[in-house]
Amino acid sequence: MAEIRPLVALRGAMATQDCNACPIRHRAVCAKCAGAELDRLAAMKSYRSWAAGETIALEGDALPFVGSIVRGCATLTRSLEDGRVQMVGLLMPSDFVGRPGRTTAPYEVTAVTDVTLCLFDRQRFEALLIDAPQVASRLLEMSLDELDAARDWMLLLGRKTARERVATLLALVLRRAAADARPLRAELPLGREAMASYLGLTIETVSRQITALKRDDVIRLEGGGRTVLCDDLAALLIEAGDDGDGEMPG
Amino acid sequence: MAEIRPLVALRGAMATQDCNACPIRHRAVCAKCAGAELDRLAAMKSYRSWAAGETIALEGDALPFVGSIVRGCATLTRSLEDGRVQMVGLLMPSDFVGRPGRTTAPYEVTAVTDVTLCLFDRQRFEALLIDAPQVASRLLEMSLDELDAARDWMLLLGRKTARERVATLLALVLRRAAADARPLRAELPLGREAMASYLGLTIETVSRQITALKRDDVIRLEGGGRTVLCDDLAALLIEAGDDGDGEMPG
DNA sequence: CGCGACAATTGATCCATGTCAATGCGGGAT
DNA sequence: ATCCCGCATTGACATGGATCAATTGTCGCG
Repeated sequence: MAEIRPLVALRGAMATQDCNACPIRHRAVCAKCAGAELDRLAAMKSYRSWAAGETIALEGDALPFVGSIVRGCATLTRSLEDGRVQMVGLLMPSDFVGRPGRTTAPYEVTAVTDVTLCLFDRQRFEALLIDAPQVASRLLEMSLDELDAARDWMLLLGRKTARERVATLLALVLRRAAADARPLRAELPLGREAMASYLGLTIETVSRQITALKRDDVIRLEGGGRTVLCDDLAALLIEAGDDGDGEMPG
Repeated sequence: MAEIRPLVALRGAMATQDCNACPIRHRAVCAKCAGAELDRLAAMKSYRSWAAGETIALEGDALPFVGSIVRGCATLTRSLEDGRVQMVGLLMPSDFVGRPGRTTAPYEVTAVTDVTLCLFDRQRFEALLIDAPQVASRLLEMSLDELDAARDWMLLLGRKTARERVATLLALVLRRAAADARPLRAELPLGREAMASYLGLTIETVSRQITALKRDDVIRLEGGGRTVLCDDLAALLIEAGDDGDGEMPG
């Protein structure tokens, strides 16, 4: 039950079928599409890119499209008036951006790395949803996965210690980035500030906990702290505080 | 943007049309249904009740139905091995329980008050989803509302102080329970323990913060701390730390 | 009316994490 | 090479909330 889920975002996790309407594999929305829907999707799409650090949409901004991430990594954040910020979603390739039926972004969307989005015209996408039940059901499935991931994250934010939080995030990144190689190795897409924002901690605490995990031989670092190595994922998962029965993805 | 959202749960918020397949108004799934779908929904439904405190489903349990809450209040909780518990959802009448396409509950479901559920046979409900796009789209809409609410809650859990958390919850309860009367008055459906579980705090801290809000004349209590009164919702919302621009529901 | 059970409050203390401040490190430009 | 500049690390200290423990309050029941 304590499966470490995909990071919090609308994410097309298990789709096996690539979408040939999009040259780059983003299996998100179109995983279940047949010919006619694929043609319609292809007709309404366009691409756009943002550089690392750029804002894709501000909280409350009009967001005239929906789309999915083709390349790079973006975040959703919500903030309080006095400047406190909490990341509420981390979007990776194949994740969905935007929401059918709503024209404004309820949170700020920011490019962490260089990002390319495959955009669908909102209105035409909504029209497609009405008469393409496969697309709608795929989107529902993705939303529900996303909801489960958000709830896991609520457990982390509400009850886990700083060490557990950091271990959870590192385990997550290691699992997705390097599910095959030994030792596990991953370059962190997020800097310390983004990690802190994600984990509900401060930069300093994240740094200290990473140092502590290194000192305790749970992880190793390379490349100035931007690459994580782990010889014993089980040990890291224990630090993460979840049950040991987490399922390996893929 | 800092609208105080419905509590975290699959909740049919804005539906105006009651579902006449269900005598008691639960507008959740069937808000957009026409005659044929309503008949099918009616054919697959049944009712079941649980007493306050009873467990409806354990984490990992088979959950052979989906349904919606007709009466009462239930919670979703996730927990860590050592017993730490975090509430990840609070379900009120018209909220949806369970997930199409999954047979086990990923979290524990507990009745807070006496609860009555309107149950739909899972398989028949899933079949209905396939050829009733209105139902599927309604469910998608509900899931996305739910996701937004979960993300608001992540902001609370990650960044708000204890006082802000308590104020946020009280504001939420006051808004829904007593949107009309002055002064605002609501009987708390949750005891201190459930509130603490929801807010990522301990019972003692919740109690202290309620006392402090009372001392500072932001709220008043009646009935042994189980009923909250508030003369100045704006003041309470300021304590909650959100933007002042929260929209009033209804 | 008093008793018991349970929930809520209050108090005293501790500790994990935040805060403020200084130092270290690595990569890019010149 | 060297100088920056941004990011990460480390240190010293403050504090909000947790923890442990006791008390009060409320409701139901005899």
